[in-house]
Amino acid sequence: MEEWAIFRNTSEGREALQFYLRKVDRRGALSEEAREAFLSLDVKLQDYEMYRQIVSEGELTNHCALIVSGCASRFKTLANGERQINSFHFRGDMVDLQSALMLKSDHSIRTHSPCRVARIECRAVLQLAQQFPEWARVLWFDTLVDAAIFREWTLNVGRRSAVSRVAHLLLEIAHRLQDIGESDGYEFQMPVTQTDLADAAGLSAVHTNRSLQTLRQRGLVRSFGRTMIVLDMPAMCAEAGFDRNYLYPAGPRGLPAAV
Amino acid sequence: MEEWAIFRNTSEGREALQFYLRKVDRRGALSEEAREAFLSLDVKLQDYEMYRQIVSEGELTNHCALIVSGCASRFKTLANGERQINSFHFRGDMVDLQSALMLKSDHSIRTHSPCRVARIECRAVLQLAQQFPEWARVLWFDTLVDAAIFREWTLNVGRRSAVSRVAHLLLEIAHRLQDIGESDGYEFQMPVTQTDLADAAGLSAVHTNRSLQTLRQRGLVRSFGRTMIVLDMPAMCAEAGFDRNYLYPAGPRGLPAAV
DNA sequence: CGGGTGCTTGATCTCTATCAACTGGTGTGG
DNA sequence: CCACACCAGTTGATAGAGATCAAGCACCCG
Repeated sequence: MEEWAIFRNTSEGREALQFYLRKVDRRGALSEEAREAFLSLDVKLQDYEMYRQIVSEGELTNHCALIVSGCASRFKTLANGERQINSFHFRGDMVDLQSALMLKSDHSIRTHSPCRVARIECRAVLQLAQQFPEWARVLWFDTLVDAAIFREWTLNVGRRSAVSRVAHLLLEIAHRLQDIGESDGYEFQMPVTQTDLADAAGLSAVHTNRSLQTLRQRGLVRSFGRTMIVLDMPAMCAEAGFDRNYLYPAGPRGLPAAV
Repeated sequence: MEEWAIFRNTSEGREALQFYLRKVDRRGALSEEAREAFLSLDVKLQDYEMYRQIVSEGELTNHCALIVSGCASRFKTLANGERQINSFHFRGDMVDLQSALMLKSDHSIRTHSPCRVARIECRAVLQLAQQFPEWARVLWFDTLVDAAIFREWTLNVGRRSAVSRVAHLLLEIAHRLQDIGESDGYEFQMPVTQTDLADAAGLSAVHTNRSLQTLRQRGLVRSFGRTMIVLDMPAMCAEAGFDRNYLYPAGPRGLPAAV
């Protein structure tokens, strides 16, 4: 069993919630009242080792999970054990927001590093949405952003070549890490192994490795150990067909007169 | 230009909205007041011919689109014109719900048959969510169901064999058509061409055709013209790795005491 | 009747998977 | 401190899945 502790309105709990608040606040400012209501939610902080499942497919859920540190992924598996990763998640991501409304999870969530997770009761999230239409809008919008990412990933695995897929994933990771201040957009520490990258790209691990080599040989990236550096950003974006808009859609739309 | 007409609270407009109301009402009953508020929304009915774009990628949106009749798909395209379909939509689907909050569309929507579409102003949808927390929950949940379908599709194109992919798509279509009373779950009229099916499966049209032939030869399906019949449902589900739960997730969770 | 579209088939080629082995780093226990 | 196991990354050889190219057929519709 993992270690965990409950923080009721403590500074550590608030700090965890701040990561999410900061992210959604960038999309459109929340009222002071709404911010405070969110920050006073009760959270349960929980630490996971590397490669532990936070949520398992088919599981009944009571809590939403917010990543405080580390990297996690959402994935589904085939009967034969093959795995498809649907998204990567980092600090500030509400990785299991859907549990607020869905009784059962249709997919699993697993850590790719030691992770600290803040769990919030579904009921508390629902009450927040009930009390504050602006929170309802923010949470719904967050789900829409997730959906946009899933669509882009389907395009990635369905229609792009192996090299393009890998390039696309690298660029998404670069942006996501830049968002949380862990990259300048060019250089970053790979948060996952090549095997995991393969499960995200819908490729075999061997071919993912060779696709990475192609990117290196063509001078688009450089890497040593876990360090990855994008050397030629325009060429990478061209190769990947990458357009960052899907990560940062404009919105949420506000009500013109009312709010 | 397409023909269209505005219906303010008329019987024809209400009838169009009923299709969506019926669908979401099955997931959890709405209050009479909430139902009525929805049904009195202003809608603009619009008729499209086959293969017309309802929404184009990058477009600024003002309206949500609800399918009243026909079949449409959401898709994204690569620079070289290759297309990946993300989902199919039928009567009663709010195909462009995301426009309520997102200012721009990240993907396109296209008809696969003559379609009647009901357009609702974004502002009206947002007001509904603002006024009725139960509507906010219903719309958010609908988005979550969409997201679950996208995840399943990513798994489909990323990790399944060609035959399995095609089988999976056929089964999803069978279920969706059964939902709206246009199939008994076994026999249905194919709503899209094999070329479109290929774009949904992440395959070439030729290989999609051969995959269908494999399903026929193995006695899993029979088809003539547009008619498709699932002959061996257990074998089809096994081949596709199909589990209908992703289409019908349990929820939305209600508030225990409050509502 | 002609042209378009969707479905089908055959031949060939390319891309990606699979299998197997080897390297180097890391951690562990004797 | 060394032997060992383990894992991520890498390489080579081979097999197989699916793409591509090209052509023909059937059907519908003007």
